[in-house]
Amino acid sequence: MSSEEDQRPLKRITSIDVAKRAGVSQSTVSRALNPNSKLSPALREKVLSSAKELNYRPNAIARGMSSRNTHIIGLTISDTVSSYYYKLLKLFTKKMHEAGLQLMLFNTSEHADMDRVLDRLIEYRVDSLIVEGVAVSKDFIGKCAEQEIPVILFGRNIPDVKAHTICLDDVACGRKVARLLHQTYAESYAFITAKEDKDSSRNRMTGFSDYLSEQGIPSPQVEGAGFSYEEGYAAAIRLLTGENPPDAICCVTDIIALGVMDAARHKLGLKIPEDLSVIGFDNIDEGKMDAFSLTTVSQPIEAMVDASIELLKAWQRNTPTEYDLQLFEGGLVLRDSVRTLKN
Amino acid sequence: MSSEEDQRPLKRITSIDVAKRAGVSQSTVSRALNPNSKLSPALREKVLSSAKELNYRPNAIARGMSSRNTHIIGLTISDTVSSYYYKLLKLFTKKMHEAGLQLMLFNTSEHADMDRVLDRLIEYRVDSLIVEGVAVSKDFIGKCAEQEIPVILFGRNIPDVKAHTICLDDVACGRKVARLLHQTYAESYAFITAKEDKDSSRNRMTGFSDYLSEQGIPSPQVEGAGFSYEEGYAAAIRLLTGENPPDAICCVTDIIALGVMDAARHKLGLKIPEDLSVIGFDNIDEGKMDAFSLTTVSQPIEAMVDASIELLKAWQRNTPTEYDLQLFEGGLVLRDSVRTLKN
DNA sequence: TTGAAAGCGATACCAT
DNA sequence: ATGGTATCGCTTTCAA
Repeated sequence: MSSEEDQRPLKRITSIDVAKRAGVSQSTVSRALNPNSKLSPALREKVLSSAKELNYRPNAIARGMSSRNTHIIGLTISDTVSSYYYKLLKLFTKKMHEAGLQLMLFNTSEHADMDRVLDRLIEYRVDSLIVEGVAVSKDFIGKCAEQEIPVILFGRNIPDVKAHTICLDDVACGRKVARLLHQTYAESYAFITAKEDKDSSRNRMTGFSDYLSEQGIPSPQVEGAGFSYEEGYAAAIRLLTGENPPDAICCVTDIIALGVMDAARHKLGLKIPEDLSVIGFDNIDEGKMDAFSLTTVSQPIEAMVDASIELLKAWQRNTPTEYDLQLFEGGLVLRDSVRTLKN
Repeated sequence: MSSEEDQRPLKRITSIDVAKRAGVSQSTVSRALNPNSKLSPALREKVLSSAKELNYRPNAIARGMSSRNTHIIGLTISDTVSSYYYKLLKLFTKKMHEAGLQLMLFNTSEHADMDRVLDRLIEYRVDSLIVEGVAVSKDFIGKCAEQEIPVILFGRNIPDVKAHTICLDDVACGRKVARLLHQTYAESYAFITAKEDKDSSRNRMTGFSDYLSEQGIPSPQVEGAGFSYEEGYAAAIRLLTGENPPDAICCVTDIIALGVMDAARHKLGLKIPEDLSVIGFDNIDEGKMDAFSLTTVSQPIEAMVDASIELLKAWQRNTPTEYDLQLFEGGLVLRDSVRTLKN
């Protein structure tokens, strides 16, 4: 629009500029901007209006340095590609914005050097860290704790971990799923678990198996797969072409379940749910599609994210010492990949 | 493990500690860590080893403050939920790590207050900004430019925007798609575009229509949809139950195409590709699934991300003045949602 | 080449 | 309640 070219870097307004304009000290400007600081309403008003006139934006980096509180929250991003994680990220970003926090991403893809990730976390002085997915070891979390980086373990339940855990009640959900399958005439059960994950996956399977054994039903066949469509696909073929093909498969994750459904239908020519019931976990968007209409267990992710944010906000003041475990109830989402209920 | 509780906050090692240990000045430590600074190899060696012994991690926040270079790259996260964006995010995070940059997320969901987003961008002194998706207006990008935040517009081509654009050659891809459909016996064409996007979508459609008109084929019917499965679904129903149902539909996005396929098959009982050819853009993972096997146009996202990183690295030193446009060639991914080629 | 000292832009402690 | 000043941990002149 304008024909002038900006030669020199634009000078950013600082709190000193605001102080001069308002005729107060620079410390007063700082106080005016911080709601917790006491200041006469009149002065605060004055400072705030000068700040607005000058279009002043405080320097969060400088604030972080002097207050030792960056308001930056780290989040590790895992390898599992699914719209579920994007949704989570979006939710976190949005709610953090509202809470005055900023999300910074850290790469933890397979074979990533976790020590370097820790270095980065420290270098950027993240106030806390959210760990989602399975890309992260208990050992790594322990190192974070040593470095006094409080961590929230999201969506995965590792026993005795030095982190606050926010997770689905996996055992209870496993039971629910088994009950549903049992109520819908399943005869031979299988469970596809995730090789990478010994915790939440195991809990889901535990609930699943426990319910079955309580009903006097033989233990389910178990297959291991990675968290992917392709591995679910392959696992399904192993199960369904094996000696004792199941007529009900519970998958530890929706993305695996989609692979199972496609293998069953398009590779093996089975009908779902007539020949095979399939059920997953997470309630990802893809499962809603007509092509799948996957019955699944939904996570109350909004409530889980809210709980995380509350925790982060609490941590902003006082460093945490004891870690807690918050379990959330999952809900059955009935669609068409499981035979209909007995009435 | 250990029974001692940490009472006081752990003291972080600073460059002064390293300086003392190495018996040099603090400025020398700074130089030793910065490869561009000149320093006798012997001294550098000495400093580096002391740093390692003390397990020193430089404070990126302090560095950002004094050097006015935070190495933080902002990225706006849009509303469109798709595994494609997660994949992109993962790639960016990984490659930025390698380049010594950190990704910070900014929320630009619908009806977000973009002025507040800009404030945050400035407050955290991001070195540059990557804008992906459609959540961002030309006006907003202009404001960023005013604030001297260099921006990369990724995956969308807005004319005369004050940003460096990294994008698919949408027009050329549109032509390719039209040609494929034409070669595979299509008779009546439709194009489903995105209402929110007047730029890349239009270019894709332009290429598509141009090819058809060059072949003397009547213009395609055009439907508008949002970037979602559901809207694609609805648009397909409108088209296919209309007066002149097409036998080939090009969708501006894969996610829309999946909705179209499901509507055609599960709602209207059509066979794909026998009754209807469907083609999309982006090559998202979901399209690979057997349930869809969607023919599509793939973006060379790795090359596009690499190009972005190169740009960011170049920008780290010298502020950019002129903006450029980098177009990337898309490739046809032939699967089963389009009738087979004439031999 | 290296060291000393001056910022960077806030917060926080100590006075008043 | 407000102002003055030290401080956070670096980078970057400026001297030597």
